[in-house]
Amino acid sequence: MHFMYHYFSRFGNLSKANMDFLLSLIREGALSKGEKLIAAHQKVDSIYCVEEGFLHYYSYSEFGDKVTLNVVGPNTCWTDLESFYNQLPTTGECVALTPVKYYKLERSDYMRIKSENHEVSELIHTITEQILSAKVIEANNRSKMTVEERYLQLLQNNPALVQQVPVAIIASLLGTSRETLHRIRRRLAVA
Amino acid sequence: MHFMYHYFSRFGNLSKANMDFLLSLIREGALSKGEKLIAAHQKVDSIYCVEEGFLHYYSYSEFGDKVTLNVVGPNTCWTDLESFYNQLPTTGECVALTPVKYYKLERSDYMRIKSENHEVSELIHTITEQILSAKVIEANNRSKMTVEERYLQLLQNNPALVQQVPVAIIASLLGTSRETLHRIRRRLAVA
DNA sequence: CTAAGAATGTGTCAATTGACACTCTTTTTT
DNA sequence: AAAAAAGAGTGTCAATTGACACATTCTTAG
Repeated sequence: MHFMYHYFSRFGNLSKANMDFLLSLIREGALSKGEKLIAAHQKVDSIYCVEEGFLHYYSYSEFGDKVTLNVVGPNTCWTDLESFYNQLPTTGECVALTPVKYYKLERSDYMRIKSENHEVSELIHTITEQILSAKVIEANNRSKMTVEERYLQLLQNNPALVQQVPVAIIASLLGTSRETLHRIRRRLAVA
Repeated sequence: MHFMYHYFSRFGNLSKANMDFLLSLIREGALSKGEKLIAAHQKVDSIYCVEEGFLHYYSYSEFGDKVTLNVVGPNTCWTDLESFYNQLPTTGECVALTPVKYYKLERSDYMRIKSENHEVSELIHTITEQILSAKVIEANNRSKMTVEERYLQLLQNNPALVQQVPVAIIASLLGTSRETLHRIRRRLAVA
């Protein structure tokens, strides 16, 4: 359980007893390429944290084509907030783009921490707040950038993703067509 | 202090003593049209909650034109998360588009609550989590919508904003030019 | 190891957008 | 009340984009 210990430690310190308690609630899992973590209309009742590989989280548009909501890589957590908080079925799906190794915290255990253990609960609050506020800031910045700027930022922040994830999915993540993304890459390759 | 009492009550209940404690830390303020709440390079050391009027929160692009980050109306809170959490100067400005009546919670008092009072601290956590997660979900949805869909959504969710805020600022908020927004409105007016 | 199916690269074309250059109207300021 | 400034509406044009139609790799399953 090395990996999640390091993950949690980035956000603050816990007593040995509390860290052991928290880690005891973490479950391990793996997916092979193409396998679904969450199928449409399931409830998302865990928070997932990826150690290796990439997950593709998408929903379907009114005409049946996939709309990428996120691509989740190593050291990143994923859940569907609406489904997790309100115990509703999700409209999206989450599929392994590569072999994936992950850890998860189930909702029942998350609730148990919240009500039972103050120190751990505070750490989880801190993590949640930091992740969410970073996402808000990032989304705000990104909404004012051109597709090319978004691509360059992605390339800088997450080169492994750009290498391992199909162009069509990256295009969908950036909110453009695969042809336009291709033109951008061609232009950048010349320069 | 009616207004903030109602605002907080939407998110959960507090004992009378704790609600009084929380409300005692809220300060009142007002701006006339055109007045700056925050100037560039200031620190944003409060969380603001608007009771009446509209605030324009924007930064400047590399070529000196204003880029709208948000327009904040009644019953909505605003702060610059990066500046508030990390006590950094903001790059943006926040100006009253109309006469504004607001309430604020200063950072020092926010910190005091966090360390001193558990019940109030929990409520603030809940509010923060709900606001942030709603923003993340909204930003995700919006990033996959066309400008016209975003405009229609804004019109439905916030008709007062559309009536009272200049078209050029709404266009900038939607991430388009004022001409394109004008074409959209013309099209919708015909139909 | 080969055949089928994914994924990627590329050109054409119609539709949309942003920038510009004005005009007209409304709101402030003096 | 007149002048100035700010906001809103509109047409033209060049640039960008998405959709389509193929050609060309790359992968993967039989």
